[in-house]
Amino acid sequence: MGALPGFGWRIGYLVWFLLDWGRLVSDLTLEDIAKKAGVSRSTVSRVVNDHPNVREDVRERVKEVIQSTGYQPHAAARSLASQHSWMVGLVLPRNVSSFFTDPYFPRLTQGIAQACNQHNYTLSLFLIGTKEDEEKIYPRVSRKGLLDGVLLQSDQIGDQLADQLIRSNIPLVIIGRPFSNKNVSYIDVDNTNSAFIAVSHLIRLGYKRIGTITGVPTRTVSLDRQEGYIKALIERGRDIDESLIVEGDFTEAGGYYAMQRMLPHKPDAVFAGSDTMALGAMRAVRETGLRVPEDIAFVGFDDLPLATLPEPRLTTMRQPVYQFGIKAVEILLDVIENGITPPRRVIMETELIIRDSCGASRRR
Amino acid sequence: MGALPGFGWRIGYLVWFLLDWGRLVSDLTLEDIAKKAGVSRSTVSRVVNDHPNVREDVRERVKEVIQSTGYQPHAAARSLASQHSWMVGLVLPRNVSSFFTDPYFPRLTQGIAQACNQHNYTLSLFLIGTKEDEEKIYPRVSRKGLLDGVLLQSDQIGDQLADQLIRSNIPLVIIGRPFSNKNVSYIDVDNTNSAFIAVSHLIRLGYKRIGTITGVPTRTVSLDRQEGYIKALIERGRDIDESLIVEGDFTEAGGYYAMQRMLPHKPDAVFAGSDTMALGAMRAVRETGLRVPEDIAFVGFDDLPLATLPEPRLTTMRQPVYQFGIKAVEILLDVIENGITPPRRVIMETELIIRDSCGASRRR
DNA sequence: CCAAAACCTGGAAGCGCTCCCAACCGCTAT
DNA sequence: ATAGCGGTTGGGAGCGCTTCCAGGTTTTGG
Repeated sequence: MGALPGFGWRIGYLVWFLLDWGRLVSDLTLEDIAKKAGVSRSTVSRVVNDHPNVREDVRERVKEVIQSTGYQPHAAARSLASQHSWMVGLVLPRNVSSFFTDPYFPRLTQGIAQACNQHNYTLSLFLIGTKEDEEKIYPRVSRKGLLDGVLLQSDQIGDQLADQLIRSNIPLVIIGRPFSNKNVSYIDVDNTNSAFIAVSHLIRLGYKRIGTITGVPTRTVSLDRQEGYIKALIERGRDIDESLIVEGDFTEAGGYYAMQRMLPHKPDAVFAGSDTMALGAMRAVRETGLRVPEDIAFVGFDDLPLATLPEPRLTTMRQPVYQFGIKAVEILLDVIENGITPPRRVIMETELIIRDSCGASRRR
Repeated sequence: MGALPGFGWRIGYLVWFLLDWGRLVSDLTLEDIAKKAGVSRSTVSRVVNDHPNVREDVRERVKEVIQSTGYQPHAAARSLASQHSWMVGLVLPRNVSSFFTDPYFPRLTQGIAQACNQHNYTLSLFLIGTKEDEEKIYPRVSRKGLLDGVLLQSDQIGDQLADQLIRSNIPLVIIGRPFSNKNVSYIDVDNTNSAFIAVSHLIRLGYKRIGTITGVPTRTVSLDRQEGYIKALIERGRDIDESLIVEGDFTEAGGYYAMQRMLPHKPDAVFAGSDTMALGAMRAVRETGLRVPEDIAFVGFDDLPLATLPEPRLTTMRQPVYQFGIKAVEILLDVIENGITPPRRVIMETELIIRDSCGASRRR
């Protein structure tokens, strides 16, 4: 360039020309629209943002220009000037390896995405895959000027990210019951009580040796459901047989192996901490030649679509997962738009769906 | 305010003070860092962006200040100035109602998210839920200054969004084979050939009446796999029996009902267009008292984790779904960073995984 | 030892928008 | 006629960053 200043200048001019041409074709700015409509930048901005105090005919005229040019405000510029990005983040933790195994997360994500669409927010997805991701996640999520708020699936014990986000003061809603009962908004079902109901149902049907397959012990959801199981037994004066409490990991395979471990202890009914595990467990039962529910009855948790498919159809606690997502977004947006309020706790309703696997129809 | 100008002024002052205090605590700007480090804004910017041409001791000093203050550049400001957002969008279409039924999409999403993490891009997720979403999606995705590029799952026939995005000139990679063979980059497996191989495998095992359960006919993936099925039969001089070609919809239930329709026509083997459908179909077979693979053999497509679980374990075409996601991101970033190049087509390898459901071990 | 080249640094002009403020308009009420 | 009042409008100062450019400093080679 230095050697050919004239040439460099020409190149520069050409580039300018191309850029400018590009701008005219598709990258119009507020200023351009203003010029075309014969008003000022401010007025166009008011029209775009539906402010009152614009004369009706002016508003029409500007809207027409916007229509005909296909003008769209520049997202980054708007974010910078307004300090508001209209984006929320969804963070799903690492040990949700079940992300693609258990339909729970896709379903949740769908609800969240749906609500974001409705409210015209953009959803960013942060899936933590590796250990390194986990270390870099906080700066990424909390980066200034990126997100207006974050949804965090977190019922892990000792979740550092949750702590960091709480301290960072970014609007936050946690999905699931956080382990240390901090000053956060969260949304969950009453897992303990739901499990209580499920197990009580089995007791009422007359089963004597009721086992449970729990989730990973590092999540409150597992703990809570196990607690509900124990409470239900104790309330009816039953003893707790530790050999009937086995650990799964919320996967089909986990349920399968857990059941294999439980079988020698002769359960006559099982409360599984998730439908996916129930399915695995029933497979294990079937393989030994025993029948569900005649020999071993089952109650699951979630009410996934696939719970209704196999024979016998699964009796299960229905969680409104999709509504979960919707509601979580609504709470978050409320916090974003109306400022920090006392933390909300929303507990959503569950419902026992009685089908075949619990043997209810057979026993009465 | 007008009535109490003095008060208004004081409020203003207070607000200024609070804002400024907030800034000092957590919302530092480049300028602040520059001041603290005794250099100019430009120099700090260079350090942050790893530009060369900064003296080593200066770089160190600035980095220290950044470390100790926890400074983070403002995402929106950076995007505005650099015309680069470091965000990519993933758009999943509406008729992927199977999003939460078929683990394919979660798995794909995971791969994509993983790659985004690796390259320090932020992923935005656009799930199209309703008809209205579909209408509003294009402006949302193409909004200026929001995304650097988009990944679109699109093998739907007549996908308008694909057309619009192609015309918009935003860097784009399509996941799946687009129906009208446009000038786009896309990534897919060779569905036709893969199906050909799967069906040839059944033929080789000696089955005479081989049926197929197809996906929805509005997606190229269904068409391609069906075509492979037909080609394989024709190549071996078999007749095509239309009653053995039934339509599913990529869901378990769809496979189940499809199989019920096919059963009266006495197939002795079935190639299912997806593992999920194969599972449903095998359930239908089991219910009639027939056995897999003794009475009817099965080959699926996808190699989902759950394909290995039930007895008999499913013989299937393995697709590298996760790698799909990774690769798609890599192509997209290449387009983003190196400008428009001739469209890339990447066809990924599949692999026939022989297990029990095809009866291979039994027949030889 | 000096000129040229290479390297470093700060200033300033944006990126495209929001929003405050002052000015202006056409009325009504005095 | 004129002050006063909403409603409406344009100008301008940012938002926090990147990047070009010019000037200053150091290094290099003859």
